[in-house]
Amino acid sequence: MKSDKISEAVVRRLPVYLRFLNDLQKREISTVSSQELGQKLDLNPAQIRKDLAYFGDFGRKGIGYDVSYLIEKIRHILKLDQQINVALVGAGNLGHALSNYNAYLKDTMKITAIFDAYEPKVGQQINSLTVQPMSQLGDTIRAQGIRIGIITVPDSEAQNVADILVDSGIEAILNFAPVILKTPSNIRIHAADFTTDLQSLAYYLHDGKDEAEDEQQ
Amino acid sequence: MKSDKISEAVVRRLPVYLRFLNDLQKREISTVSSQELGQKLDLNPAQIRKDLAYFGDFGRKGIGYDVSYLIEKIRHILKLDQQINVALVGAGNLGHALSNYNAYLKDTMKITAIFDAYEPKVGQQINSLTVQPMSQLGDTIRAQGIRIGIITVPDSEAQNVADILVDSGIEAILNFAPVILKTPSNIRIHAADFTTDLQSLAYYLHDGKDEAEDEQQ
DNA sequence: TAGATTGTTAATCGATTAACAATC
DNA sequence: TAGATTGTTAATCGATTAACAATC
Repeated sequence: MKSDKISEAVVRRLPVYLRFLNDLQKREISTVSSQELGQKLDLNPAQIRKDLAYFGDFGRKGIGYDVSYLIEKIRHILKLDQQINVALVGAGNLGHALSNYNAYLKDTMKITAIFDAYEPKVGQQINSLTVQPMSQLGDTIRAQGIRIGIITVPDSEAQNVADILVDSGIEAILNFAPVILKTPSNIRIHAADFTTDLQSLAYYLHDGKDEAEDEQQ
Repeated sequence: MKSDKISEAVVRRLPVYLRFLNDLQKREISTVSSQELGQKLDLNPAQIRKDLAYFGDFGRKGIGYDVSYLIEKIRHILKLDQQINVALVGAGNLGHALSNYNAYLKDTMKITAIFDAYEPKVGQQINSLTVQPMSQLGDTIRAQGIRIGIITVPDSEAQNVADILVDSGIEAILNFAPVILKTPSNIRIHAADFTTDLQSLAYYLHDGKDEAEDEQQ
């Protein structure tokens, strides 16, 4: 296939494929079919083939997909074959936790700067990074070529921080604050809001006997 | 309208509505139209009206929606009008961060127990909760009527923890580990995987000049 | 009454799944 | 060759949006 505009649903599945392929590689499995992938990832095999076919002919009929080759291709599609620097704004507990994932993200993505507005936090060491004052944000982003920002500040500051990130030339934002950020349309925003997740989970709790039952299938 | 099976997309928007309505209430705004909601939340007004109409006739023609009334209704739909106890498994940095949200979740949802498999962690105090050993999990879940589990353990333990949670009678899981959990179909699972989020964000970074451009619109 | 806004039906759009020829 | 599995087209399914009568 190749080309066409790719839907967000497709893009969001690519990292899931990648994760599992990495796993297969670690286990020294060199080939995998869409069928096997589908089974392990709870997805329809046709969907997986279609997703991959948007980007090229990566498989071999009768055989399946070569694990190493597919990893390489997906990494390229996701731009994970180059280093992407990430800035973390908000050195609270959550920011702290996320900065630990540096090891996991490996070479490809990396939090390379941490900022906080709160005076006493500035200068603290978090996993070998020094917390910088907000006034440094623009300079550091430009100096380090940082392209993605993670927002872990309190709700009330999130929009303000987003504005500053955008002004500093950031291209995408991962927002942990439970607010809808307003930014120019060329800035990509993903909401990573754990309270929304939890609250929608509650909907699916089994009802007590006193409730109309909505959820048989 | 009322009834029909409600899609997950709808359910996931309800907490977003709720959050904004709470905001309006704080600002003492008593009425809101689907138009205003749509504008602030970046959603189509017709979609908002349709979402709400699945659950009842909450608005008034020519007027809009009464903020307090709609809050009450959505809280009921999401079962946030009763206390829901939550267990957190994994007292690492991320678990630590999440436990702070107790204040935010208020009365309705509450992390009431924290567990960790690592001996030295057991007994530690985290925000007035004592970290319990995994062996206590079943007993505590049953004793406290805990219905939702949050998994913040390392990848390799996540499935094991999920199994234990399911055995202990949990109904829903919020999973922060980047793995696909296998559970019975009556258990609701939401993936809250920050690495997947970040990696899919990278796709949307603007290409360098050396790349075929996929992303004009 | 005139203006605003809902609830709902119909139209559109997009995403998932089935099916199958091509081919390893 | 027979069996397996891709890439892709067509069919299905579902979600979003437009439009409008009802009505505050």
